[in-house]
Amino acid sequence: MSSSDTLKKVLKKEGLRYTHQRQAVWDELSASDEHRDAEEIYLALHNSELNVSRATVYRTIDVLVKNNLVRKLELGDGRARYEHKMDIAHHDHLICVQCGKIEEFMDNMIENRQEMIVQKFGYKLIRHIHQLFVICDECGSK
Amino acid sequence: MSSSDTLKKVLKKEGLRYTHQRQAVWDELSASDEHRDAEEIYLALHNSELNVSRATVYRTIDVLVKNNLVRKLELGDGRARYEHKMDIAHHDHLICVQCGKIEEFMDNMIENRQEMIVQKFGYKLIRHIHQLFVICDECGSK
DNA sequence: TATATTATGAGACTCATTCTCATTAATAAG
DNA sequence: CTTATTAATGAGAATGAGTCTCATAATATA
Repeated sequence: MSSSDTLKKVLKKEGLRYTHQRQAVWDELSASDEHRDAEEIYLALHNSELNVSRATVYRTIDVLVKNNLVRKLELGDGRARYEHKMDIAHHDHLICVQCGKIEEFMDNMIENRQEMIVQKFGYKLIRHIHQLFVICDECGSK
Repeated sequence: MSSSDTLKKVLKKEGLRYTHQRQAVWDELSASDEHRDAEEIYLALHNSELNVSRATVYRTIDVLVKNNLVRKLELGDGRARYEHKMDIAHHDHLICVQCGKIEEFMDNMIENRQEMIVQKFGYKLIRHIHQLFVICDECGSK
């Protein structure tokens, strides 16, 4: 399925129109595996020929996050980062507290324990945040 | 050790002065096991006889967090919550996405796996955030 | 193509948090 | 104990990510 088909399907489901701006935001997000903030997306589009406003960047990202095309990361520094979820398996993150580098990890045992813990409370797990703040090899060796 | 001794020790270590305002903020935080935001701390002090400014509340909390007397929780809603760590064992949190209730959990297997994951990367674990967003029993039964 | 409706952009606004700086309080020196 | 030195405080301004408003532009429908 092409990038525009994916987006069109989501917009249709939400009863929203297909626009150049929405496609541009989705293209920009799906083109990179970086963990970027809204301003970076805005500037990337701004520096190309397109002119998409900050408001539209935020509004579009909200739709994409809601529909599981994009994941929002809150690292506690006041700027949310975004990563696309096209063909990407679930994972959580390691973040270097010195250089900011972000790596990904996935551990089935942890995933299972989470479910067990929630069940023991009689609750229902909706989503989770699991972030390991580290000093990475490069920063540690300095 | 009394509440003021604990604080005095930390302030001394940091080369900071012992003041009424700093004691009041620490008293307020250490008196409750709730997960409160800075504004709640500010108002609690304001409603008693004391007059501690918002700036001082924030500044004092920073010192307490840095020195491990208080833990800062970022739940992704733009307001940090704080909990004191006096005689409190390590734990992580379950947060109900509907009513906002916060519960605590601790799982040694998860703690160990975290260390293993970080080691495999050759990194050093500094701290972690592990939050399970749930629908709690009360909200689920409605 | 005309009409109805939604989306966009520019900038105003919000709100938690941080900063500024004149004033006040705590410690050090005498 | 008093003064001098230095840090802490309070009031409110500033910041910055994100949201909202509303006139205009673009899309979908007839």
